[in-house]
Amino acid sequence: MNETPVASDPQPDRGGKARGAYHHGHLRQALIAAALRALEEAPREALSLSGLARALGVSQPAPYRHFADRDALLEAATLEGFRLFAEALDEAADRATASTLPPRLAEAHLAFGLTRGGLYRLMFIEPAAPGSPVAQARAREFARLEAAMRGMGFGQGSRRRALRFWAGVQGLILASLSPDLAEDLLRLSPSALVDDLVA
Amino acid sequence: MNETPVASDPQPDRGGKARGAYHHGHLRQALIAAALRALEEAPREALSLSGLARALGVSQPAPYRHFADRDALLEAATLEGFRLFAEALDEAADRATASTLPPRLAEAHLAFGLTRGGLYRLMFIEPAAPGSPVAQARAREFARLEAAMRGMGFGQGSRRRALRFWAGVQGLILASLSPDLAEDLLRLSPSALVDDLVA
DNA sequence: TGTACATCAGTGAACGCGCGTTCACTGATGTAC
DNA sequence: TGTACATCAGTGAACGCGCGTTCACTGATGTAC
Repeated sequence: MNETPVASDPQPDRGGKARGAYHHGHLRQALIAAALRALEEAPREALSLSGLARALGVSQPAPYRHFADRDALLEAATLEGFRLFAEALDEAADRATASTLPPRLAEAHLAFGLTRGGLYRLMFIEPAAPGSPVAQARAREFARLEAAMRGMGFGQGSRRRALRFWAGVQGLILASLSPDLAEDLLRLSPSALVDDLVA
Repeated sequence: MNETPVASDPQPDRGGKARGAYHHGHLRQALIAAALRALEEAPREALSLSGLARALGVSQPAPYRHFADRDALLEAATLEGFRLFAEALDEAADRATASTLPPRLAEAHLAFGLTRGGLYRLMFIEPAAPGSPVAQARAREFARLEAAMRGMGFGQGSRRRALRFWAGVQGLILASLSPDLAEDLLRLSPSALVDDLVA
């Protein structure tokens, strides 16, 4: 009957809302989804509650039914980002052996960051309060990487190796936001980039 | 008699301006200097004309005597940043031979970026219009690095080597903006980091 | 050396804007009996 | 099955804020004669 209402955009754009036009129905998920969409390219903090509400055809104060304030929505979107990220990396890990794990992780990490620059920034670059859910998620992902390095046979050097990898990946992703370098980067084959990262 | 008025902050803060209290005297340089100072840590685009004017004890519209608009001031500050950057790298180059040039450049690059995160971002990460002075300055610095790599004996591979280095440095600098990673990064000896970058 | 005047570099007041947020409200939904 | 009512999820209007920017102004400076 109806299309599945799970995190897909609830309505193209113009022209009314999902249900009785008064109750949106699943505004909370729609807001998060819209935020993720906006963060795909949003060069900076151009993400406003008003803007999201407008995009969803809903009144300005509506989001406050679901989130205490702007930061709460941003945090929810960031955590959803980590969910997607973990999903992508788990999938990559399933297709790898212990020795090919780091390059597979690198590919998945790069692919995620390159297609969702704004979100990636929120997840890994913007300052996060120590102990906050975002900080914890970061630590978790770093631990995963370090474990992969250990599994590849670098014992003591694993942490340093992981940091270097981390820095390299973030550099590639962030550099890709400046258009001139991006061109050059993408002209290099992705596998060459990955080789460099895990070398 | 008076302290030298060149790009040092013209007055502590409170309590009046440099000259007759009406004419500031060298507001243009003072604005750029204040912007650079504000950008040392400013996590994001918290840099406002009003804020700078306030910090300098001058009225809000005063900056418009010297800059067409906010972006013009930002660009001026960014270009001043490139001047400082080039200065630091030139100095490092003077102390190096052809074969030790890349690590010396890496050290200087890292030191600059780690102490002036916000400015570095403006210089190298934020999108710049193609052909703009900022984009040109970026290209110039990249060319310098590539030349250094060529001088070290990587022929064809120089460009790729330079890109990898570039990504690594930017990653380290940007990762350092998230406090948890920064700790770990700085615990590693700087020379180890540099070794990794030019390995 | 002294005066007239153009020009420069500031000022205070005001504007419009978009934002985050609060308020009192109202329409829709779900539950108890 | 039908009604009364609590609760949920929206609305429109309004606020205060800081910002970028414009305007007509005025005090200070420098130059021509």
